[in-house]
Amino acid sequence: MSAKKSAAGKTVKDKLNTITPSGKKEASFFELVYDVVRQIPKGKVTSYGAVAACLGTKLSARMVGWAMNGSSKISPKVPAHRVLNRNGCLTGKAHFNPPSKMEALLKKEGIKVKNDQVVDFEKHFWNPAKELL
DNA sequence: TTGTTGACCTCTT
DNA sequence: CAAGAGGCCAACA
Repeated sequence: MSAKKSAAGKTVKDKLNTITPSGKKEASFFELVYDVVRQIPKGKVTSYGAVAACLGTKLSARMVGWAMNGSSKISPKVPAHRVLNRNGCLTGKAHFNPPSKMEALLKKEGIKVKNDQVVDFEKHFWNPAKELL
């Protein structure tokens, strides 16, 4: 089954439609970020900018990271360890619990991490705008 | 309501 | 080549 379809039958794109300026915001920006990150295939990684661009706010990749700030509190849990910055650096690893968990998870998925940086980042890069849209 | 913050990105010096 | 500053958007106090 493709990850394009959500269990509820509502795709991320549909949710994006709800956040469009044309109508009212039914879904918060956070939920959108969580949905996108949650749909990241195993063994794949993406960048904050990519997710932000997918949501339409590429100029505000910070919001993506901000949303992840509560990734450990929200449910279901969000694989924030698959989200890295444009450099492929584990910028948010310091926010994990413990920080080394992020690197461990990535390695567990088959991704090589060296010096807090993902090896072959482009190779494991997963573009949400290309897969979800 | 206004102000500050924030796991970024990009340009300029 | 490396380091610094600015800017963007949205949520929280």
